[in-house]
Parts: sequence; structure tokens; C-alpha cells
Amino acid sequence: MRAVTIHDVAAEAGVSAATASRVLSGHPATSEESRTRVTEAARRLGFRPNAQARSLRKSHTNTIGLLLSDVRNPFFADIAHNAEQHALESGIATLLCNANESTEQQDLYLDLLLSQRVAGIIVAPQGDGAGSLREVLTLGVPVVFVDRTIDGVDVPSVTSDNRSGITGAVAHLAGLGHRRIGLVAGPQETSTGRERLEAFRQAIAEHGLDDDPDLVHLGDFQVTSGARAANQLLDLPHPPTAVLAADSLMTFGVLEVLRERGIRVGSDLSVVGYDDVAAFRWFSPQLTVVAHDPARMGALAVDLIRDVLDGRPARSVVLESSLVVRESTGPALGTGSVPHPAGRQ
Amino acid sequence: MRAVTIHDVAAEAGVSAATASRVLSGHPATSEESRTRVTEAARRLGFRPNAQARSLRKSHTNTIGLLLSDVRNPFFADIAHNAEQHALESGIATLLCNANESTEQQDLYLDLLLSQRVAGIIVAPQGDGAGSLREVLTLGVPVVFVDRTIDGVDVPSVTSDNRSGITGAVAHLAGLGHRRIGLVAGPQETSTGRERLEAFRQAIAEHGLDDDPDLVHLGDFQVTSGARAANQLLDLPHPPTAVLAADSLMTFGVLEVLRERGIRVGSDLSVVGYDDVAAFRWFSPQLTVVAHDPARMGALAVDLIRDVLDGRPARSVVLESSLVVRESTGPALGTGSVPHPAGRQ
DNA sequence: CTGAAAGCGCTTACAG
DNA sequence: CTGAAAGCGCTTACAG
Repeated sequence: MRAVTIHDVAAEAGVSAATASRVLSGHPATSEESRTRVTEAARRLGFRPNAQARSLRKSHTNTIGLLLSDVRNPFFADIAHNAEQHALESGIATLLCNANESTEQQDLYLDLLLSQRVAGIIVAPQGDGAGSLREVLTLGVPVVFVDRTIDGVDVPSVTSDNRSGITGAVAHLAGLGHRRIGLVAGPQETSTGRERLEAFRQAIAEHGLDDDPDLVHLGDFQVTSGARAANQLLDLPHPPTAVLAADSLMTFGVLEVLRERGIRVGSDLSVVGYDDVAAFRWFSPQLTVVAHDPARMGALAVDLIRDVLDGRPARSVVLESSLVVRESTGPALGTGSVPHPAGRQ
Repeated sequence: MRAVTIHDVAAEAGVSAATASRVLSGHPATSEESRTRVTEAARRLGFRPNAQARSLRKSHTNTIGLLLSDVRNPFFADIAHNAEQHALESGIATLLCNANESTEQQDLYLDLLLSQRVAGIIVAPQGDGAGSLREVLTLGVPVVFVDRTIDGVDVPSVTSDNRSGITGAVAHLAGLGHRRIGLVAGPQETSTGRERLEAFRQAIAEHGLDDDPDLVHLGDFQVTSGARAANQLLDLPHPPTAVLAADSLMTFGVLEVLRERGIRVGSDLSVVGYDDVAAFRWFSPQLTVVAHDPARMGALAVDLIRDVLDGRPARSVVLESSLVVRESTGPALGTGSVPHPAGRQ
């Protein structure tokens, strides 16, 4: 059962372990003869280098950690898939960890990745940069943020513009005559949650729409919080005519409640989702959403961490987000189809 | 930048590395005095044991590999999430890898996991058991199959019954008067693909329904193959009145095509999906599906690999699958609502 | 081009 | 209870 080591290969090939190592790792100082003998021996024996021993000696690994908030969130699943495939093309293995939208679990996995001595960590961070994240940074382990950032923590990041999509969505709804727009906001421990809420408030002010605190509900980027928020919004004495949710899972929660209550999306209530998850296009009516590009994000995050690892300058990138108008938004109820009506609903 | 080692901790605490190691790993043979001094020193220095060195010495790691077919498939995302959380509770870290429904990529990651010297591997396998998988097995690395199996390869597995759900679905459709049922089958390189197709054929025969080879299309468990199959089925001179797909992604592909063609699900064409993915419940009409339990599968697979690792007997388990009737299945077009009509459509 | 030797950071018999 | 020493499987200056 004992695994075959480089000594076994060396013995089989009739050379020293040093020579075997050189051949196997492509070091130029090897003879034709050694090369063929060692390669052959390794093949015959089914030699599989011990990555642990190798990285212990070389004091760096070829593995990166990818710490995401929720693997079941299709948005992050897309990031995971593309980051992994992209890393693989550069011969980098990816250790995928799931923080489950919990700062504690994020710390736990950060510790784990540190113990595994990964070469670098791509993380969709949470919290204020205290805890294990601070440690990681002071240890000098390369870190790249993806999707989210932390104020005051200066690491390269690939994010998307959280403003333009929301701004576009509010303008679109205002143009349809909506004056009371409900927001299911994300958790304020995340930069995306904060920025989207901020953009929303600003847009509401700009368009002179109802700035009612009851119209904003803080969720946690998970389905149930979206459902809860939808129920509260709909139970308001003066409910909104349109609802915007700050991520795909909360959008699903909203849609679930609307179905339960028999409220028709698009006609009874306008809905704008977030993240252009495939399922939203298969919905009827097809959802109007704020779209950005998780696939590209994942690949760029890997590029960024490679830049850092290879000592190249790493420049943060902000991807665009934009409104994709489909069928789930329509004229505000009671206002006809005339945009900007004088009266209120 | 150099990481702090156990020698640093030992020096700081004024003991030997051996004692420091014993304290840190909870060995009983330590004095009260050493314990407090070492623990304190480790805390002060922010000591983080090098997992590589540890596992090199102990020749086993506390990490398992989880090799799934497609992380973007919500079914597998559920397995991944639950397996990981469950493993974590036992202090086991999970290396999640994505085979991307490709046997080559499966081999690549198997090699990688072997190099990482994971304690064991949970895999949703593909292919015939040749290639790296055979090597893994002959090396004696503990393996557990999840969701799928390979004929003739005897490892513990947690799967679900691929028969009962399909059988129930065909019976249900036959009861609604359908005689021509289309199947978007899974790839025949997978046990699930084979078993579901087999169950379908048998059920068709039992109910005496149209056994037309044109009604069966082989897909690859991905969205586009579902769409392609749907188009071909609908373009048949004598198209089916109901369609059954063998996984969630292909079901999505089918639904996409129906929407494009303006075919109403449930009334124009009955659809039975596979995997009770949340999105199917948010659909309108809500989808009738064959449901099984990925969350439980993930957790059980971890239990199984722990059994193997701890030397306990590991017993394979087969979970149930069952038909959940919702709104996407209705009477066959042209047959009225009378079940088992004499005439054909 | 090649080999002997040291060392990466741990753990664990072996003595005491 | 404690320490010195060996060793896990590699890689890499250092000589030759």
C-alpha cells in the first residue's frame, strides 16, 4: 500500500534520487540517457509525486484557495466554475471553500487555507477585515477580492459596478410611472450590500420618488430573507408598485411570495431581479434584471492572483453592470401607461 | 514574511519542539506548566501549523476530495454544499473539484487529488472505471461513489433509486392518456443515464405505449443538449404529447425551447423534470418532477467515507426517488380529460 | 551531467 | 513529563 517514492523510481532507473528529481521536474541538466530511463521507470511504477513533500521543500504550492460566500448561489457557482477552469489552464489547482455567508465560517476556512499553505487566496469577503483576514494579510499571503471588497483594505479586486445597474433600474421604473419602489437590500456587512443600497437611495432622491424607510428591507442574500421582505412590503398600508432585490437568491424569495399570493409579476407588481441567472430567463414572465458577468469575474480574479504571484503589478478591475429590460416590469398600477403621471396611485 | 514554525513557539515558551508539538496536538503527556506556556506562546506568535509538514510526517491528511460532475448544476451544488458542511463538523476539509462532465478532466483531478494525498475521495464517477480511477483503486485510496456508480467496480456508494421515479412518471402520464412520451435521456457513460433510460423503456413496454426510437434522445446532462432534443422531438411528424428529461439542466433546455416556440407547458405539452431543483417550484406552471435528495446524499457520502477511513464497515445506501405531481402535466392533447382513452391522438 | 547531503516543518518512538 | 534524534518525500545548492 505504501506509495511509490522518488527513491523507488531512482532505484528502478539506476540513478540517484537527485537525478530522478531533475528529470521529473524538467531541469535542463540531465542526460538523454537519464531522461529516458527515469521517465520509463516512473511510468512503470506509476509514480505520483507527493505534493505535500514537494511544497514543503519548495515552500510554495501550486494551489490557490477560492473562498466564496455560498456555492449554492448560481452567481457564485458561475464564478467558481470559471475561476477553476481558468486556473486549471495555468496548471493551478483550486481549493474551493464555502463561507456560507458567515463571517465565522469565513475565518475558519481562511485558517484552513493558511494551514494548507496555498499560494494565494481569492475571496468574496465579508465583515470589516478583522479576524483571520487581517492575519492573512499581515502574513503577506497574496489575496485578491472578487465581487466584494472591504473598506480600507487595499488588495487587488475584480468587482462590478454596483451603481449603474441600480441607477438604471430606478430610472426605468420611474419612467414607467412608479413612485413607490421597494428594495430588498443585501447585508450591510458586505460592500455589495452597502453600495447597492446607497445607489438606490441616491437614485430615489434624484427622481424625487417616495423616500419611505418602510420601503427598504435588509436581507442576507439568501432566499428566505427575500420572501420575508416581500411579505412585509406587501403588507404595508401603502405597498410599493415595484420591487427590486439585491441578489438572485432574494429575488427568488420575492417571486415565491408573489406566486403564493397570486400576484402577477409585471402587471400587478413590477419586479427587477439582480444577477442575470439563467433561471430568470426561463421564468414567465422573463425577468428584468441587473446583469453583470460572473464568468468573466472568475477568470479575471485568477489572472489577478497570477499577476500577484508572478510579481507583476496587479490592477483592480471594475466590470460593468447594466439593466436588462424584459417582461417583469410594466406601468405602475393605476397610472395607465403614461410615464410620469401627475397623480399618485 | 517567513511563517512561524513550531521551533519559534518552542523557543518562545522555553521548551523543546517535541513538547510544543505534544501540547499543540493535545497529547496527554504534558505538564500543566508546559501547556499554558506553549499555548500562550503559540497565540502570541500567531502560530499556524504547516499542514503539509504534518501530513507528510503522519502520512495521512485530514482532507477529502469531492469530485463532482458539474458545480453549476444545482443538484450537484446541493450535494457539494451539504457534504462540505457535514465534513466540516467532523473537522474534515473538502477539496472540491469539477469534472465538468468530462472523463479526461475527471482523470486530471483524480491525479491531482492523489498528489495532494487526500485521505479519501468522494466522486460522482464517469466512464468505465479505466484510467486514473483504476489507479486510485489499486493504490488503496478510499473511494466512495455519490449519485453514480460504475459497473463492476465495488466501492461503497450513496445513490438514489433511478427506477421508481421514472416508473411513477410514466404511469402518471399514461394515466393522463399520453401514448407518445419523449425522453431526453442522460449520457450512457453514466450509470444514472443508463438506469433512467432502462427504467423508461421498461415502463413504456409495461403500459403498452408507443415504443418509437425517435422518441428517445441522448443528451449529455447539460442545458443545450436538452434544447436540441426538444427541438428534434417537436419537429417529429408525429410529436410526443409529453416529455420527460433525465436531469435538471436538460429540463431547463427543454423549457427554454417550449417558451421560444410558444408552447404552453401543461396544456399544450406535458413536461416532467428531473431533480427537484428550487427553480422548478418557482416556475409557472410549477413543474412536476422526479425528486430525490441531494442534501442527504452529500451528508451520507461523507458518513460513508468516514466509515471507510475509520475502518468501520461501509454499507452502500440507495435513497428513494419519487414523482412529485404539480402543474406541468395534464391530459394528453386531443384525448380530453378521460384517462386511458380508446382512440389515439 | 551527476550524487551526497542538507533541509523544508512537523511527529513520534526511544530513552531518561 | 521531557528532549534529542530520526524520518516523512521531496528539491537544490555544492562539489565534482
